[in-house]
Amino acid sequence: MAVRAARTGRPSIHDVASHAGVSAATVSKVMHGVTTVKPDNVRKVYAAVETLGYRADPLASDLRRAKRRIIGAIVPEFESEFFGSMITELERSAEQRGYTLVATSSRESQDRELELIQRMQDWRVAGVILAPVRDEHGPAARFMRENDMTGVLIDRVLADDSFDTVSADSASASAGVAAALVEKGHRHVLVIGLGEQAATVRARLDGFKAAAIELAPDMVTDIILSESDVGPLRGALHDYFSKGSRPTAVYSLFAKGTLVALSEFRRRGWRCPEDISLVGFDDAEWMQVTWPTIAAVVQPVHSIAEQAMDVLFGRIAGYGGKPVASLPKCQILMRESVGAPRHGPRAGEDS
Amino acid sequence: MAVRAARTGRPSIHDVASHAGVSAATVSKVMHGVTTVKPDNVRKVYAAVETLGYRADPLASDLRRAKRRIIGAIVPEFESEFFGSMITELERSAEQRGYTLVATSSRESQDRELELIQRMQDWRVAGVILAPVRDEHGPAARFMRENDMTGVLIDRVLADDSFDTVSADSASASAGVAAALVEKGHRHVLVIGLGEQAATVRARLDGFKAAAIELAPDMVTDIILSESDVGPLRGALHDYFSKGSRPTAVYSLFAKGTLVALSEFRRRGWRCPEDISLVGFDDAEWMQVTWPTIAAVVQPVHSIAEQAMDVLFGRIAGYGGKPVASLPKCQILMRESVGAPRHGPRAGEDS
DNA sequence: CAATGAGAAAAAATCGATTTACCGTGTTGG
DNA sequence: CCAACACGGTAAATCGATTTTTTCTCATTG
Repeated sequence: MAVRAARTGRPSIHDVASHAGVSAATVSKVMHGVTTVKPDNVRKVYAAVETLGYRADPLASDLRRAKRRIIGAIVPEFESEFFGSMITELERSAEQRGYTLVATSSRESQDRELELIQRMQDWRVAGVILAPVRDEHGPAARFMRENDMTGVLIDRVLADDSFDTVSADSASASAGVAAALVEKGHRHVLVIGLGEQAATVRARLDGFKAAAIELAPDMVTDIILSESDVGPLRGALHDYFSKGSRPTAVYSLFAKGTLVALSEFRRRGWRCPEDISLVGFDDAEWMQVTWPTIAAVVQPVHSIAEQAMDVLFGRIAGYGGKPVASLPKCQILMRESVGAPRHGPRAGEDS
Repeated sequence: MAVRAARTGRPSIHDVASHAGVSAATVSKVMHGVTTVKPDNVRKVYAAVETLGYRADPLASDLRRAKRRIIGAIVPEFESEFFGSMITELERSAEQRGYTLVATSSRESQDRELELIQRMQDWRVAGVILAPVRDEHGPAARFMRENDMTGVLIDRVLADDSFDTVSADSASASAGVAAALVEKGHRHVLVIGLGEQAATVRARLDGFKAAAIELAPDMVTDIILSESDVGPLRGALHDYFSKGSRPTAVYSLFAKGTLVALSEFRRRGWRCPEDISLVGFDDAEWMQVTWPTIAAVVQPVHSIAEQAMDVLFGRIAGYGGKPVASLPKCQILMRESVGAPRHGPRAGEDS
């Protein structure tokens, strides 16, 4: 008779072994489908597993293993739809390959990001998916490089020659936005962004400007880049309008900026798109049910996650070769918040 | 000279030990601040730790330990602001106590929820925070009870005599909504909800009805409860209005319902709040920047997380006693989407 | 002076798996 | 006929920590 371990209350592999009258090694083999075990023993082991309700302890098994079956994920925040669904996709993909995803949030802090990547190394995870706070040159990324951890950088990154990267093709998406705005007749657009997200913000900006000038040489593009937080951006946006600037459209390079812009419109009593048009990076569920529906650039979350995991597991499997840079395409949803410009929003009001 | 382990490339406690000229046990003691180590050895150990860059492997240390310093969390989805910030708070709280939070999503599936809770037990986590898909009677909760895992149920749960529970006081919040609507002059309200979230939906519904009848005996409350998914709700809502029902306000008992209602309004070209008022459970960032701003019941995410973790760690520390049920209060933000009713929305249009 | 005890550290057991080394037995080939 | 080899298994080593047990060294005491 097997005796269940007293300490944890759960049967160990040795309990199964003695119950089945074989050694622990044999049990391990059966559990892994090794074919060199006599059918009779296989049956006995399965029977013992069944009656004892045995399930392997992943910690113990990973300890002995060279590579742990854990993938770490670090994202800047859990609160947004974008990173929420990103984690969902990453989790799904990891589990599909028999790994466990441990998701953490850097809370938009580079210090914390560094701590987290270190903790990931403490855990000796098989690989890491890092969505850096700022870009591929942050402290966490450096740590990864110095300790050559296997990992893939996503989202706020550009192609890099020491990391595999996957991020939405924001440049071409921005070009698409520019094309759409030009086509509607806009010739004066304000672009807002967060400066600290240097990597992608520049790509998005350049993509927009290049396409705009190409398609409409007379296009005027104003730019407001706030350094770190949305607070300053809010202020800068307010000042910008208060000085009398009257673009016919606003293009926000990141999700929160869209909210900031909307909030500023509301404060001034401007109607969208009658008084001013709006497009933003990142789609959200609410954008298609409010008045007006908000035009948005939809990032290919599923593709980003899938490709990142593909590359990551390739590296885990030992595949060498140069870093790859993947740029899945975005989709642009031109909704009601974008219209043809009038002569400009009525001027004169100020708060 | 100490030799770094060849396999992982990282120094183990034995490397530190031999480098410092002491035993592994002594290193362990120093790392845990045990005071019975000679100052001289303490110094040597610290020096070795420093030069080797030693950091303990949490898996190895947890394996030996009775209780692992891991807290499992299971939520129905990662995509919403509510659960996103819930995870953020839980993670913060766990780390503050030296534990690691492993967050997972049941993706609104009870089957998966069961799988996840089993996996948590495989990991032998110290405790679990479970936000069940439906209520405290699901398969995951049963599994927890049967294997007496230590854990706390949150959000979609009522007080229970076999579990500690923490959830927003939806009944009193609903009463507050009723009071506000009555005060504005509403006498015909439609309440929409998801039937499968039996636990809290009933509490929210009853809280509303009781307060409504108490404050305005002539109040007419219509109710649409969809079984499982938002799809059927969308249809039911459409049918309801198509039959000519004209409540002056809609109260949605859950976040997605608010979007569904808005979307139906939009489809019919109804203005909010001129034609119909709207309040919903759960606040979101966008609700205060759109037209109109959407009134919402704000759940005390921080309190829920904090209280749940307090109770959980109490249990982990071995505190016995009866299950506790915590009901932190909600806040009601009455915004522009709620106005005084006219004679009712203009009738006659139908899609 | 031998016995006792305290203090500190080393040695060994442990956690629960995987992996390696080795051991019979029977078969095959040179 | 004996070495080589495949087969099926088991014992033991291992992963990297913690915890228990043992050992050793002094200092104290009857």
